[in-house]
Amino acid sequence: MSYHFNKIEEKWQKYWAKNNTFKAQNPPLSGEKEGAPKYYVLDMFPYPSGAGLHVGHPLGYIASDIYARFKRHKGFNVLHPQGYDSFGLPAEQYAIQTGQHPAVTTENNIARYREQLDKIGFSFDWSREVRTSEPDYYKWTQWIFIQLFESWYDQEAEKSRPISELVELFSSEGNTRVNAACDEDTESFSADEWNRFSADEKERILLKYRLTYLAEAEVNWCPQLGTVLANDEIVNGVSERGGYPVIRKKMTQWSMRISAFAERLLQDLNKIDWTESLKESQRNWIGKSVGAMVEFPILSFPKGEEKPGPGYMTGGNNAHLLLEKARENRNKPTEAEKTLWHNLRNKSLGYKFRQQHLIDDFIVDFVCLSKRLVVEVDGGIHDLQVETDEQRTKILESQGFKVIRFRNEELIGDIEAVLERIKTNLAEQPAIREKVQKAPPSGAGGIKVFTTRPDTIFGVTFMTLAPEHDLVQKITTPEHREEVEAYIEASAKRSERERMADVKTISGVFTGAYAKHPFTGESIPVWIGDYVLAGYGTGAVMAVPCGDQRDHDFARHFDLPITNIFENVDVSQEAYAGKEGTVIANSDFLSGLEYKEALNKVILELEKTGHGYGKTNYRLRDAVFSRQRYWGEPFPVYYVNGLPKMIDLEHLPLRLPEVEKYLPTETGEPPLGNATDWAWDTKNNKVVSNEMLKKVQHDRSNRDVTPSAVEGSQDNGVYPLELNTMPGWAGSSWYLFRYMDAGNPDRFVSEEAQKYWENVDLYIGGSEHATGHLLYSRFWTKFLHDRGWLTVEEPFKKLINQGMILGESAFIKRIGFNLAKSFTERLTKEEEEKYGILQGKYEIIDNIYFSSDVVDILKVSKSKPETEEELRMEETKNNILLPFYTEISKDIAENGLKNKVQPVGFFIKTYKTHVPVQFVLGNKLDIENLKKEENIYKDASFVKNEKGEFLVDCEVEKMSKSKYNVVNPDEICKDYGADTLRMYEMFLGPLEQAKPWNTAGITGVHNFLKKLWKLYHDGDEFSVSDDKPSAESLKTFHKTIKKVTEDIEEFSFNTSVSTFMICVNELTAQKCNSLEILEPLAVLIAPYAPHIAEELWEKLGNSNSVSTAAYPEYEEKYLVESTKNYPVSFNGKMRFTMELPLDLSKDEIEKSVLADDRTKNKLDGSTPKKIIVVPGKIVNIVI
RNA sequence: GCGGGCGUGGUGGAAUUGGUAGACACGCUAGACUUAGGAUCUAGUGCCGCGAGGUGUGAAGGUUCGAGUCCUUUCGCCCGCACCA
Repeated sequence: MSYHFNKIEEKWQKYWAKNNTFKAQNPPLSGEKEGAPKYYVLDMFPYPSGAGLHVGHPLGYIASDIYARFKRHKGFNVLHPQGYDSFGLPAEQYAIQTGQHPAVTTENNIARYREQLDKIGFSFDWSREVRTSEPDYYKWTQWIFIQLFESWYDQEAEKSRPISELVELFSSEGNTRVNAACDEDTESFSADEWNRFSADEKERILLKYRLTYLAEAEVNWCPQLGTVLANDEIVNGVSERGGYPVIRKKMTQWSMRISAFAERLLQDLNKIDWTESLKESQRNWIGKSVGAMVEFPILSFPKGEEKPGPGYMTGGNNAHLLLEKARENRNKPTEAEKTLWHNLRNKSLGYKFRQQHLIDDFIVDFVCLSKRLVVEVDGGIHDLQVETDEQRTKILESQGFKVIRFRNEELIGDIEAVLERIKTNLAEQPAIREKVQKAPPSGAGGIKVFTTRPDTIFGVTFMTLAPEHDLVQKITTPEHREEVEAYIEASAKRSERERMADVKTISGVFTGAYAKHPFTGESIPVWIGDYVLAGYGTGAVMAVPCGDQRDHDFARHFDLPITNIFENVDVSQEAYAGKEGTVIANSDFLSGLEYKEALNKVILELEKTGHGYGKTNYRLRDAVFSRQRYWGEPFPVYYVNGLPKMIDLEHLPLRLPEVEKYLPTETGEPPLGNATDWAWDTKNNKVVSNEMLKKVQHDRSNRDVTPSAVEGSQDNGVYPLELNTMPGWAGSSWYLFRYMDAGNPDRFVSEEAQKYWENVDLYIGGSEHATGHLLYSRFWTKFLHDRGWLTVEEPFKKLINQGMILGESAFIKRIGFNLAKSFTERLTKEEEEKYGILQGKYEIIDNIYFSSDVVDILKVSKSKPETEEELRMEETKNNILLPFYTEISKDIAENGLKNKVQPVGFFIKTYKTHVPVQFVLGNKLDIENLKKEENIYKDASFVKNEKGEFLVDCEVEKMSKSKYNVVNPDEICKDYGADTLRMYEMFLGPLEQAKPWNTAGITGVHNFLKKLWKLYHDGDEFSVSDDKPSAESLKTFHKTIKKVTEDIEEFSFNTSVSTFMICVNELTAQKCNSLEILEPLAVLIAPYAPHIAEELWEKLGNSNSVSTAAYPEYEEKYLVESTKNYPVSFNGKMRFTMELPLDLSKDEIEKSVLADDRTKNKLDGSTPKKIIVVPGKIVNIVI
């Protein structure tokens, strides 16, 4: 009986579906699964595109499926679900073109995907399928959004907390001491002020703290797509999708405060098992850099007003800097400080303590304000401050504070004693009322810069601001205004792309303003230049031409001074960016110091003088969360008085409205602006018609106009809904948790289910999501963890990126020719013009294609054919081309061209076109079928080579419809079977590596499966014997178990397929037919080729699915050998092998080797210098 | 420029702690069989050489009894980030 894979595969796919074979159990576990450990294997769910799957898509799914099946055999309760990331652009674009509702397109595409997936025999638990575009799913996406809105980030505790707690803090102490992630422009206020604010004012302030917030921000606007894009959706300055240009634009948008999580996202990379390259991508994206924030006071103001005196920047003005410094310190406490804080916080000793608190010009480590007790810890990272400590104490005491000090060792050594002393002091101090200290507004009067090289501060010779910098308008002097305005306008016009493409052109203008060097007091000119990015750091740089190449270039271009502050380094030609091993010079108190010393010293000095502080900066920006699209999750948001309000959970999901057109409205609103029913009735909690809105609200762009502001209007409780939708990554950021408890109507995932499944043990998908999906998903997981909805902080424990499968494109060639006067001479331009032909252009011969080797012959053009071979080639060329030439020359016969120019030669150019790969076998084209199936080639002629073949050119490219190189897995399944496809995809090479697909090679794997089938059959009959297997077969089999198991565990699927091949080859040679081997062999191979394994398993007399069988155990005893075939090398080169018993001692081995004739022959009478014997391994003789 | 990764036959790729380089497969060559097929089987196949033998993992050097593997230098390719201060 031969191997009828189609029948077998259909049979088992039906069986699995009918019996729910791969359904994962949620706790409490019962039956066979009782007590089984869990394992969660997840694939990145696909976006169901209209093109369907090609053979590249299932690669990762096959790998994860093999692993999932393997884990089931090993006794795990395996969760292996699949679903669809079904919101997205293509369905919407299709809707715009055809009017077909995206939901319909999506549904159709999903059906096709499912059909294709089912044919490959995956062991997905489809009962848990999720679709991000289903209201039951996006209800919870909306819910998570609301939770983000209802949360703020406590940087002290490093976690997200409910916004209600922040409100409480504000009303008791204002915002000056709260260390929360917030907008940069947040102003400080006291508790009294807060309590006096109106409800709307409070809301506006809270928006600056919420983890998702509405703010006017510079966004990446893509006019062609009509939407904003997140940073990770832009590649090289153009949109990732479509490649359209992107410009900067100010818009009010929802954003996600992911920047608050930067440090955690960075640190926790160390906890997860991802590839180094991927972690590196994330690290790059987060872009942490450590340095200092420095403020340069502005010296000269326009109109000559406010001429600042020498004491312009005084202590009082620096308070905001110190406050920021205090925040920094709180974020990186020393071990000792942590320990102490742990014991002081939350009124542990009966009184409220504060950490890193600002008192006048000092930051103290801990203070109990009500008892006026300061607790200082010496040593650790703040030990540079030691010299000023005495002075501090004096000043603090003069203000009525008592200061007690501890050393690190005391804290770590005996915390109890320390606490005891603090308690005693607390008891002794009289209680007073806390005094609220108000910080001055941030950014008062200076240019703040971030620098990673504060040690080079004495090398500053000018400053540069980004053209968009806020201060530019304020500081530009009248004489320079015109020039500055012109420059700003010019640089605003340049798209991001242009700016990037042209990094070499140096441009900038002087503002006329000067800043004051914080240490030397010198005046420093302030310039603007577009090499400074508004979006990074503060949008301003202190320019150190001697230490930074860009600053150097700028200085040289505008003839600005270049001060050298490095000892023994020449900076006249280029900047010196090295750090280690250089000594700073010309730098006052930094002179003579090396990089590290100088860095520490200057930061200390900056902090002491209040001109700056040590600071860590991140490149990671908050993520824009609004998209001007239809096919996405609607925001559960309506607006009252221009302020966003959330719809209660019980009224979710807020369903997408129907619209007539999927394009933006005429007034430029997002597509949802076309909806006629898109207003929220807060009294009845439902979506109602826009008619219900007050007139003034119809203009939704005018969010700030309140109904009450319009005379005569009354608030009927109906408000406009948000018109934007969420981006693609919203739904995919948490889907892994939904699978754990899909369909739960009460929670996004139940506590029990999440606690049991925890997070994903193995995640497989493409590397294109390195900075998008994977970062956002980590962010949401951390957030949900902080707020107590998840027990885990990371979504994916282990992650593997499968490599892309590339397609082999085939090209067929046409030629264009240009005739020549002789073998070496072309027609001149003049001649071509005169005769009115060809015009220097190559005349393409349409509809005639040439076998690629024929073209190669045609192309050869010798200056003058000398050999007969060359002459023959030229003749061939003429013979082929002359008819076309004659054809063309008819038209020009009147010009008498023929008489004047003899077409003795042709210059040839080839033109290649993609030809569908399904008509190519190897590199030969199946012309007949091509003509039959592809209309455009119906009447084409094909010029074959001498052997009568038509050869194509092949090239490896990404698989895509437009390149006609897509290989459809359905076709492969039909022709070779799913098991063959699965094994072949694995056999192609290492999972993570990109590799070209080559259908021709599939026969090797297919033949292997046939051989496997044959092992269980005698002729046409199924036949397996009860005979004991031979020792040899047992050895073969156990060797295979060992290797395959190791390989699966290391995700080295390609080598395990080889191992199976070797095993079956050997068993076949051994004529092994024994049940004792063939039965467990079927289990061993089941993860790879499940259909054939099930069929054989059933034929062996089993009634349940092979997937329930235990994985075969490898036994060492079958592999024990008594002899070893020793390789004998001379000077490290292997010459021959020698069979020797394994129990021989070193000396005995040496003796036997030396006694061998081949050794004697090699030695040729001489004595070996040295003999190395590694028992069980090798013998090496040194001559 | 910075960071990560990779260079092995005609092709995809194997090679454990440094221990027989090229497993397995495609392709190719020759042969067998045959109611001609995209079938099956046998043998061969890194390169040079009839052979003995020599040579060989991008290149050069080093460590070692022994290097595809470790170290140094260098060349090439791929990926990520990028006027990031």
